[in-house]
Amino acid sequence: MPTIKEIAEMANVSRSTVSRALNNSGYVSEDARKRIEKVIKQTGYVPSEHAKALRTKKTKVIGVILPTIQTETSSKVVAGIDQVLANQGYQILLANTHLDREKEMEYVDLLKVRQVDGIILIATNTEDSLAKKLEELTIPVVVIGQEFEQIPSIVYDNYQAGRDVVSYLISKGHRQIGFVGVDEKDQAVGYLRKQAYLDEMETQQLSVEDTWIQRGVFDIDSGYDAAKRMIQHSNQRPTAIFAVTDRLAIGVMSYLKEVGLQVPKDVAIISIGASEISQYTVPALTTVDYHNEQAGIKAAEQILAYLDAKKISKKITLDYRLIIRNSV
Amino acid sequence: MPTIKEIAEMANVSRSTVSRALNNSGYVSEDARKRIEKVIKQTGYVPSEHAKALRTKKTKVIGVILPTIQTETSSKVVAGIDQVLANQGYQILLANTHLDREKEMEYVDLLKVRQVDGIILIATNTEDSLAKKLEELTIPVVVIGQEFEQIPSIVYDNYQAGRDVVSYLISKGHRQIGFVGVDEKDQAVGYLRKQAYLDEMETQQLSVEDTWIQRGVFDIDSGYDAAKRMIQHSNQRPTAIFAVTDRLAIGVMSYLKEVGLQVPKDVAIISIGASEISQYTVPALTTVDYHNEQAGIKAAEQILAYLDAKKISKKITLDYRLIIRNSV
DNA sequence: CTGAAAGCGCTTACAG
DNA sequence: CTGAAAGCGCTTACAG
Repeated sequence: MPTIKEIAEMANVSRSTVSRALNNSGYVSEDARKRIEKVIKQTGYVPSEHAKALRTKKTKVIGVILPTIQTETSSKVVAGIDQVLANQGYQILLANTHLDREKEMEYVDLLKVRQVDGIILIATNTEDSLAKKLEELTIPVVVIGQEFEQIPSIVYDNYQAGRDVVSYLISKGHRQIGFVGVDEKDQAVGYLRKQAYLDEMETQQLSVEDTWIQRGVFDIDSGYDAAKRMIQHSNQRPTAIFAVTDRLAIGVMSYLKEVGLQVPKDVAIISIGASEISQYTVPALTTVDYHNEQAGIKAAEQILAYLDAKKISKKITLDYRLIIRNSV
Repeated sequence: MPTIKEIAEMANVSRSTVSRALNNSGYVSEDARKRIEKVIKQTGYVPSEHAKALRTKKTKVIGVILPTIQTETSSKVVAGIDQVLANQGYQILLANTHLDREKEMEYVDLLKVRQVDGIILIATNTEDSLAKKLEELTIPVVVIGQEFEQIPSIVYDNYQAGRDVVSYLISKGHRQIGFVGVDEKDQAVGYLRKQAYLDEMETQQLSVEDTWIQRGVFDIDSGYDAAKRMIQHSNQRPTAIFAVTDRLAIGVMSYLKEVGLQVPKDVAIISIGASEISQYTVPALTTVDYHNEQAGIKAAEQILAYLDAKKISKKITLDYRLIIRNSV
C-alpha cells in the first residue's frame, strides 16, 4: 500500500495538496485534482486510519460492550447499532464480557486506549464504580438496558411492562400468580420486573405465597428448576406464572409438561422477550416484544448526534408490545 | 490522558527509556523503572494504540466479516473467535454484510485500511473475484464455512453430513425423500448438501420426483412455502424431507401441521444446524450439530498461529454429530 | 544503562 | 491555489 508521500510524488504535487484533495478541504485546482485522482485510482491508495487517528483524534470506531453475543437480544441490538453506524462509515469494535462484571470495567479502559469515538454499553448492573468510570469518560457513552443517573441511556420500560403482564393475567381470571425472576442486582430485569409483579398483586389485593416467588438465571434449565420448586412446595398451586424471560418461561413449560400440567389450561404462562423461539413453542408463548433493534438504533443515533455536537437526550424509554398467543 | 512525553518528564527520564520500560525491551535501571512505574500508576497512563500501530504496524485487532449477526450460527462462531482472541489481548472489529456480496469485498478493503492484523471471513460464496482479493491480501486470512483453493479455511463436512442424513432416513425405511435446499451459489449449504442428497438417493437406487426438490432462502417462511409446493404438486407424497437448515425444517413442519400431516408419522423431517430452538419444537427436531464455536475457535487459533510465524493448515474439516430426536 | 534523533503516515495552520 | 514545516504519540537503531 503506497503512502501519501508516494501519491504526491506520482501526481507531482505536495502531500498537503493530496490531503486537501482527499478531504475536500481547502482549494485544489482542477488540474491537480485530476492528476491526484488518477494516481489514486491506479494505485488503489487508501489513507491509513491510524495516521489519521493520530492527527485528528477521530477513529470512526465505536466500542460496543455486551454481556454475551449469544442471545437474540444482544445480536438484535448489535444489528441495530451496526445498521446506523455502517451507514455513516463507522465500525464496531466488539467487547464481550461473558457476563463478567469486572470485565465491563476493564473493557471501558481498553476501548479508551483504542481511542474509540464513543462507547455503547449493554449493561447488566448499575454499580457505582461503573457509573463513576462512565461519568469520567471524555468520549460519549450510551448505556442500553439499565438506568444511570448521569449517563444517557436507552431503557425498556421494565416496570410498566411487568405490571401490564400481571394485569393481563388477572384480567384473564387468574388470582394465584407465581413469579420466576433473576438476581435483583440486575436492576432492570431482576429488580424492576419483580417490583412490578409485587405492586400489581398488591394493588389488586391479591396475596402471594412465598414459594410462588422463585429465582433462576438466564437459561432454560433454571426455569425448569424454579417451576419445580414452586409446584412442589406451594400449598396452593399458582394458576399462572410470570417468568421474566422467554428462556425461563420455556423451562417452566417443560417442567409443567413433565408433571402432566397443561398450559394454559392448568397453568398459564407469560414472559418478556419475544424471542424467535417463543412463537414455535407449544403452545406459542404470550410474551412482550421489546424492540431490541430499536434500542441499538437509538443508541447509535445518540452517539452520532453527540459526535455531531448536537444535544443528546439523557434518557430514552422504549416502547413495548404485548404479543398475545396461546400460553395464557 | 497524558502522553509518553509527559510521563518521561515526570519521571525524569527520556521518552526512549519510558518506552523501553513499557515494552520490557532493552535495559532500564531498577531506579528508573521504579520512578516510571510510579508515575504511570499515578496518572493512569496507557500508551496510544494508534501511535503504536503507526510505528509497529501491529494493531492487535482482527477483522471479522460475517453475513449477519442475527443467527445462532454466526453468534456462536463469533463467541468462539472472541474467546481465543480476547485471551491474547486481541479485539474484534466487526463487519456485517447483511448477506450483501458486494459488501463482502468492500469490507475486506475497509479492514485492510484499518490495518487489522488479520481477517476472519464467514463466507457465503466462493466467487473468483473474492478469492483473488483474499489471495492478494498481505495479512493472514481464514475463511469459515466455504472452501477456497489457496486460502486457509475451516469447513464443515457438508457433503458427508448430507449423505449421512439421507442415509439415516433410508435406514428408517423411507424411500420417497424430499429435499428443501437453498441457492447453489452457496457452495457449502446450497450445492454440497444437495449433491449429497442426490448421490445418496442414486447410490441407494431410489428415484426422485422433480417436485420433491424445492428451494428456499434462510428463513422459516420459505421453508413453509417450499413444503407447500412439494406437497401440492407431487404425484407421490414424500414420506420424509431433508431440509438443509433448521429454520427451513421448522417452516416445513408448520406447513405439514397446517394441512393435518403428522410428523414423523406421515412425514419425517431431518435437518442440519442444531439450533437451540430445534430441541423445543414439537416434535423435537432430528438434526446435525456442526460445533460452530469450534469453527470460531479454530479460525482464531489459525490466525494467531500465522501471526506467530507458525505454519498454518490449509484446510481444517470440522466434525459433526447427528442428534437423534423425534422428528424421524 | 540512557538519550537524541529519525521516522511511521497523516493533517493543518501559515506564508506565499 | 500550493508547498514547507510542524506535530500527533509512539518505537528503534545508534552513539555514547
